[in-house]
Amino acid sequence: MSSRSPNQEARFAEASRLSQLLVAVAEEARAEFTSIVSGYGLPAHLARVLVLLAEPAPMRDLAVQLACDRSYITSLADQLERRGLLTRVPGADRRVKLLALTDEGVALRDKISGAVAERNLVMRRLTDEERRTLGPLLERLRGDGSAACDC
Amino acid sequence: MSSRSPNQEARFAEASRLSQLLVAVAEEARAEFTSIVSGYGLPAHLARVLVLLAEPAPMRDLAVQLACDRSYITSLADQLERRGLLTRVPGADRRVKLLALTDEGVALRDKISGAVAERNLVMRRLTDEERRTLGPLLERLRGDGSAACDC
DNA sequence: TATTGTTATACTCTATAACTATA
DNA sequence: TATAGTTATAGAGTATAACAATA
Repeated sequence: MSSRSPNQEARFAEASRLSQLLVAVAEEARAEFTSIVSGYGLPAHLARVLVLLAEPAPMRDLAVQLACDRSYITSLADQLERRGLLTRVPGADRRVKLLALTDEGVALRDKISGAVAERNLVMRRLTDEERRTLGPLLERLRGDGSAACDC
Repeated sequence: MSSRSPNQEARFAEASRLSQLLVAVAEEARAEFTSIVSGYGLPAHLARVLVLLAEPAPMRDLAVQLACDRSYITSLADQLERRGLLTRVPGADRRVKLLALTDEGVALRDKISGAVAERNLVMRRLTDEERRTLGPLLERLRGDGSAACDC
């Protein structure tokens, strides 16, 4: 029942349109990631972990980065371990286990990162200048929960 | 093993960064949508259908728009029907059923659209001018599969 | 007592296959 | 024969709760 001016209405409508566009674009980017990594025999959620594990990290930290339960990290680690892509190594605190990529894991991660970098939407559809314009806008849009992975 | 120039490397790295940013932002937008509609007692996937049903539409069309199987549309329609938000109405072709929002469904959809328009990221974090800059960039980024919904 | 990781279990979202009614 | 929707079932992804080991 809030009375808005016609001008306000138009701004809401435009913001809404942009919001939808943004999500559509991101959905395509995610689908693209899934398709790229499936070429390497990995489901997207495992590939995401691989990309995240630049350094060995406590399982607990992964759970925070992925905003999921610790028990799910156990499951992800099991799957990647079965594929020979990572190992659990004991931490200083003996309760803690670090997830560390094996040589094979590192090699696969590099291949995936490379493929994503070359084929991603931003690279394919924008000019250098457009990318320079887009960067700051996305930074303004991003809050804090910056989940840093390409998927 | 493809030899890239340092300049190419830098462009890939920047594109990759933008790609991650884009996905992170979209993830936040989606989380926001989920949180808004859960305030109205709806899970995000049902809200998405509600927003999509501006006009009564054959179930088949919904399946195309959501890029999912027809059987899943049956399940979504059942859930929304149980909540009194839509009804199935027979189409001209007697095999077809149209999904049409009830008055209650229309009212809820309007409330949700309004809340999303006012509270979405694009509205909150960008100036008018920034929005004008962002629009064309997103349009260039978008391919064809433009899934038109705010979630 | 609080925290890390594990196990067992269950739930949500979505797909596949077989089916019915209509075209 | 082909198409729209339904049913039954199954799978993937993820969470919750209770537990063991360590702090």
